[in-house]
Amino acid sequence: MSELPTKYSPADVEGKWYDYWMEKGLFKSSPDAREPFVIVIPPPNVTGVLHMGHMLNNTIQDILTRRARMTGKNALWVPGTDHASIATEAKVVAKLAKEGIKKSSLTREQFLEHAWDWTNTYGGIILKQLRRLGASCDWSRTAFTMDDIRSKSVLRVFVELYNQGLIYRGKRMVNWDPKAKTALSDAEVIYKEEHSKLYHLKYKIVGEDEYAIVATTRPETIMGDTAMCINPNDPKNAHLKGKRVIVPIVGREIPVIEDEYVDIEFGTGCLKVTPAHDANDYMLGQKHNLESIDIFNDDATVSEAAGMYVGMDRFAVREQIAKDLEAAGLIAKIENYENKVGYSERNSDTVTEPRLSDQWFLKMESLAKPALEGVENGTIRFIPEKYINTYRHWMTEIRDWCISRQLWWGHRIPAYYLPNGEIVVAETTEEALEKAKKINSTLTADDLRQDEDTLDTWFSSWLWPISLFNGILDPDNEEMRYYYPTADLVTGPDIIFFWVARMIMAGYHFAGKQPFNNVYFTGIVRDEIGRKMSKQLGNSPDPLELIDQYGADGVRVGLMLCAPAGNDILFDTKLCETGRNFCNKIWNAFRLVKGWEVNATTPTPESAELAAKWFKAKLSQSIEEINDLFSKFRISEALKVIYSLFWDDFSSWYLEMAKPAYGSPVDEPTYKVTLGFFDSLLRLLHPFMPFITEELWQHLEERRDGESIMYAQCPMSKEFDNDIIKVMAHAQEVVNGLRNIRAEKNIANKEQITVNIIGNWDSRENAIITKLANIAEILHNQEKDAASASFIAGSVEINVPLSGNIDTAAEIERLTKDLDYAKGFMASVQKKLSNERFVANAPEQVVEAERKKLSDSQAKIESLTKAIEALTK
RNA sequence: GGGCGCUUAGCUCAGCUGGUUCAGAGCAUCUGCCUUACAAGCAGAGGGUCGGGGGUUCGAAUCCCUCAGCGCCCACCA
Repeated sequence: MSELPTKYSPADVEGKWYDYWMEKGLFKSSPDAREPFVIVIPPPNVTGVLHMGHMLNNTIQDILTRRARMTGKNALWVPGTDHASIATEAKVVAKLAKEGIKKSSLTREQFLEHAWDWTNTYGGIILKQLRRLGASCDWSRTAFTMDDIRSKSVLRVFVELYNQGLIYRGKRMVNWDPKAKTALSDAEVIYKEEHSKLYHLKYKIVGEDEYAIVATTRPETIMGDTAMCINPNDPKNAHLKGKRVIVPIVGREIPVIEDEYVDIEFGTGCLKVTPAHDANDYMLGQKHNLESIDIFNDDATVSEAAGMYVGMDRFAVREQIAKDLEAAGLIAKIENYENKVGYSERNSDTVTEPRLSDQWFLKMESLAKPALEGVENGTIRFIPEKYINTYRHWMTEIRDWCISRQLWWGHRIPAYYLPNGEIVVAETTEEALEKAKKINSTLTADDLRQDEDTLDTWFSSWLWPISLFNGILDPDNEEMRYYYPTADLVTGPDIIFFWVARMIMAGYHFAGKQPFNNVYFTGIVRDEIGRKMSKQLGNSPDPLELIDQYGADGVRVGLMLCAPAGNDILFDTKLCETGRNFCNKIWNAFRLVKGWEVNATTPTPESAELAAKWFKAKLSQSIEEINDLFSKFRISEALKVIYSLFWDDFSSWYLEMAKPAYGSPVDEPTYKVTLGFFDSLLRLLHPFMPFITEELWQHLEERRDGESIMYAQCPMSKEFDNDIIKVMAHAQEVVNGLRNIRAEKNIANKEQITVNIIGNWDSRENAIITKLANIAEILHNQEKDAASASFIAGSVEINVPLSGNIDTAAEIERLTKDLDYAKGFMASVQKKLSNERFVANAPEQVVEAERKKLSDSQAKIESLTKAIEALTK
C-alpha cells in the first residue's frame, strides 16, 4: 500500500462504490424476520435542484438509515418526489410564456401535456443528485405524488372524507394568489412587516357639512365600501349613529353601522367596511346583512363592478386614487405606518388578496384530536422537544383546511356537478355516473361536469408514509403490516404545520396509528453571517460543486459538525475542509498500517501491548458514549466523539505507541489487533462517511463478491478496563509535560533525554513514555541536578536533567508560577473544607473529593518547593 | 398582542438531573518542526469576571426573578 498517494481522492472512489452498492442491490429492502427501520424521504419538488437544506436533511437520513442497517435492522429509506402544484405550474406557465404561448389559450389537456413534458425533462434530477451524496435509498421504490398509486390514494381519501362529512364546499373568504390565480390555505401565506401608509379619508356625512374620517391602508378598496362602522360604546362617534355617509370620489351613500368589533382607539374609531376584500369586513357584512361588491378580477385588476379605474392593477389604483382623493380634498392626512402584508408562500413576490370564492374545505377538529394526543403522550417523539409547544398551539387553534386550488397541475377534485346543481363525489367518472343515475336515471356521462379545481399539494403528501406502502388502497397488505409505522422522520421545522401535523392526522385517521415514532427537526442552513441561504441572495454554494471539491464524505462531515438538532446551521465551506482533512487523516492512518511489514517471530513490545489494552478499553468507552448520543439523536456530537477517537486516541496516541521503529517489521499480534481496531473504527464511521470507509474496508482484507461494510455490524461496547484508561491518562500527561520541556528548552525530538521520577510511579508507564518521549533512561528518586527542569503530573514530580546550559532564572520563574497557582488552589479547597456547613451538607463523595484535592495539592506544593530550592542552591 | 428560544474564548458552538470530565471543543491566532502515514500534517502556547443586576444554596455557566439585546413561530386590528 505504500505506493498509495498521500492524499485521498474521492473522485476515484465514490462513483465506483455507489455503482457497486446499486449493482448488488444493497439498498433494497423487503419484509423479512428482522426488525424494520423505515424512513420516508420528505419528497422534494420534482423539478427542484439540490440545495444545502436538502444536503443536511438527507445526510441525516442516510446516517440514521445506514446505522440502522448496521445494527441488524431491515433498513429502508424510501425516496420520491412531490408534484408541487403551484411552483411547478408557475414554472410551466413561465416557460410557455417565453415561447409565446398563453395558458388561457390552451385546453386543460394540452396544458397538462406540457406540464408532464416539463416534469419528465427536469423531474428527478434532484434524486440523481442525492446519489452523489451517497444516499442509500431503495431506488426501486421511487414514488411520485402524482403516480398511479398515489393519485388513486388521494381520490380514495377525498371520497372517504366527503362521505364522512368532513369535506365540504362553501363560499368563504380565502387567501388568493392573483398571480397563480388560485386560492391558498392559511398556512401558505407569509406575513411580512412593511412600511406603508395610513390614509385618512374623508367621508361626508349626509345632510351635514361635516366629514367622518376613516383610516385605511387600502384606499383602492373604497369602490367596494358598503358601510361605515363605529363602536356603539364610542362617545366621540355617537353623533354618527343612524347617519349615512358618502364614499369619497365614488359618491355612493352608505349606512353607518355599529359593532363592538371596532377598536375605539384606532384612528378615529371609524372603520370602512368592504365585505368582499377583507376577512373581518366579510364577517361584519354577514352579520349586518351588507351588500358585497367584488371590485377585483382574479388577477387583482379592477373589475367592471367597481365602476371606475377598471382594468388597472390594484397597486396602480392605490397610487392613482390617492392622487385623485388628494386633488378632491378628501384626504385628511397620510401617515407612515407599519403593517403586515401577506405574501404567497410559493410565489414569494406576490401579495395575497382576501377574496370571496367557492372552495373545498376539510374539517380539522376531529382529525386534530388524536394527532395532538399522539404527540402529547409521547407516542410520537419530537426532537428537539420544544416544537411540541408550537405543535400544540396550532393543533388546538386549528382551522378548516382550504384544499382546493384553481390550478390544473395536480389531482383534480373528484366531484361532479349534475345539471340541477347537485354534487356527486366518486373516484372515477363511471362511479360518479352510477351515483348520479340514482338521483336521475336519465343522466349520461355528458351531463356530468367535473369540478375544475385540483387539490392542494399537501393533500397528497400528508398521505406519504401510508401511500408509499399502498396503505390507502390496500390497507392490510404485507408491506403496511411490516413497515408501518415508520421509524424516523427528518424534516425542517418550517413545514411542521404543512406536512408533519397533517401526516400525523392522516396516520391516525387512515391507518389507525402514528405515521412515525420520531420526528427530528433539522435547523435551517444559513451562511457565515446568518442569512438564510437562498437563490436570490446567491449565498448558497452548489452542493455538487462542494462534493467535487471536498468529496461527499468531506461535505457530509462538514455539515454534521455544525448541525445540532433544531439549531440553525451557520454553514461555512471551511467545515468541508475539516471534513476533507479528516478523510485524509483516515487515509494516511490506513497507509501506515497497511504499509507495515509483518514478522511472525518478532515479539510484541510492551508499549504495543499496553497500547492495545488501552485502546480496546477506550473503544468500548467511546462506543457507549456514541450509542447514548444516538439514542438522543445527538448525531453531531456522536460524530465529534468518533472524530476525536480516530484522530486523537487512535492516530495520535495508539498508532504512535504501536508502530514499529523505522525500518523494523511489526509483530503479528500487534498487526492483527491494529487491523481489528481499524475495522471497528471504519464501521463506526461508515454511517457518516460511507465512501472512504467502504474503500478502506475492502482493502483491509479480502472480501467476498457483494460483501460490503454497509452490512457489517456496528461494533458493540464490551466491559472495559477503567484502570488502564487512568494509567494511560497519567502517562499522557507525563508525555505532554516532556514535550513541553522539549519545546521550551529547544531539545530536538531526535535527542534522547533522561527522566528522573520523584514519587509513586506505576511501572506500566515506563514503556509508554519511553516510546513516545524518546527517553534513554528512567531514574527514580535521584538527587536532582541543579541544571534540570521539572513539572508535576498528578502527584509525581518529573525531573529532566539537562546536560547543557540551563536558564535557571527562567526555570525558577516557571516553577514559582506553578507553585503560586497550586497554593491558591489549595487555599480555596481549604476554605471549602473549613466551612462546616459544606462538610455537613455536601454529599460524602464530594467532600471526599475535596479532601483528595487537598492532599494532592499539598504533595504538589511540596515537590515544587523542593524543586525550586534545588535550583536556588 | 400571545408563545417559544438564544446570549459561554476573535468566530461557531458543547456544557444533561446545581459539586474534578467545570470553565471545554473545533476553527482562527502565535511559536517550533518538510520527525520515513499524513504540511489538507506534527508538537506546543496564549485567549473567557459563562449578556447586566438581584435572589435561592454550604456551593450557580447550570435553579428563580428582573433588565438589555437578538432570533423564530402564531394571531382578523383597519
